Amino acid sequence: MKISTKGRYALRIMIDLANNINNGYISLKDISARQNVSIKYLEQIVSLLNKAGLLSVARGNNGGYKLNKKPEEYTVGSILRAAEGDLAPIMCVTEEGNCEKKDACITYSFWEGLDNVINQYVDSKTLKDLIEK
Amino acid sequence: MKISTKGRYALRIMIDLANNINNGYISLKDISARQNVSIKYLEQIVSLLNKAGLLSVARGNNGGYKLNKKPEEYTVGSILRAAEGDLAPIMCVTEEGNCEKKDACITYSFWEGLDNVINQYVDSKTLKDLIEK
DNA sequence: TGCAATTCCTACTAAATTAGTAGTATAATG
DNA sequence: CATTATACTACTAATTTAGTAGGAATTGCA
Repeated sequence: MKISTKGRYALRIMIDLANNINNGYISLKDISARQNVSIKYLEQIVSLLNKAGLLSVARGNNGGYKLNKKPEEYTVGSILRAAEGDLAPIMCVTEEGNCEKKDACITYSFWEGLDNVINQYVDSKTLKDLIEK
Repeated sequence: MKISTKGRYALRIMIDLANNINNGYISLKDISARQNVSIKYLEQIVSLLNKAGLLSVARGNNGGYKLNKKPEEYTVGSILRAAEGDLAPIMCVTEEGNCEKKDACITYSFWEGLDNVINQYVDSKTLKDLIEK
């Protein structure tokens, strides 16, 4: 039950942007150098964050990305869910996988409870909490 | 970040055994019929539960498995960890993966906290809680 | 004794997922 | 109009998942 590199790198990207919040648009080239992840892979992950509306983008020369909100306004959960799709520990508690037998299922509420504690925890922490460490 | 079939089936096996706690040793053939999972796959999963000391076994004719404790003495966490290895959301918070850079790592305590809430939740529920539903 | 039912153990495999790489198109700047 | 970026899509190698398969060891019972 592991978070993938997409989620972990997404968090590092957001931390990197938060640490450079006063430096305008930050290119993936810079992030790649600092975080030791290829530009090409970062592109894919940033694309997920961008589609989730977490970033501002400038294309072309001197372009890059920056946060469009204050670090304290991003929950870690919103970042991880943007990168990972969802954080559900089991398919049947997700919207797509919504199991029609859930009322009869003896384990459903257990899994639902696990899903809740996971999401409550990740949503209780913000990007600001991380960069202040 | 999903629990695999091993963890899910392990839980169903334990529930099945709890529901048949007064019926002596239960064969995988019976569990297979009730749970719709092949005997061969059940063998592998039960083997993990057995090696973790969660079961009593009788080999040979009329053999099978039974719980060696009361349902309320099994936490769901102990069952899932036996089947899944661990429930850590990220390698670096496990014993094997123990990261030497964790003191310097800006995200370490976040992941550690997530690991804690997951394990605290699954250990707060017992097999009895599930079969009483 | 010997057969049937059962667990035990190991090897193998197909499908899915993860963790990337690669190429090309599009956009902005100076 | 060259350079430096992002945007998008396709591809691929490695790993993990979800099983199947075969045979050995153990036990109960006719």
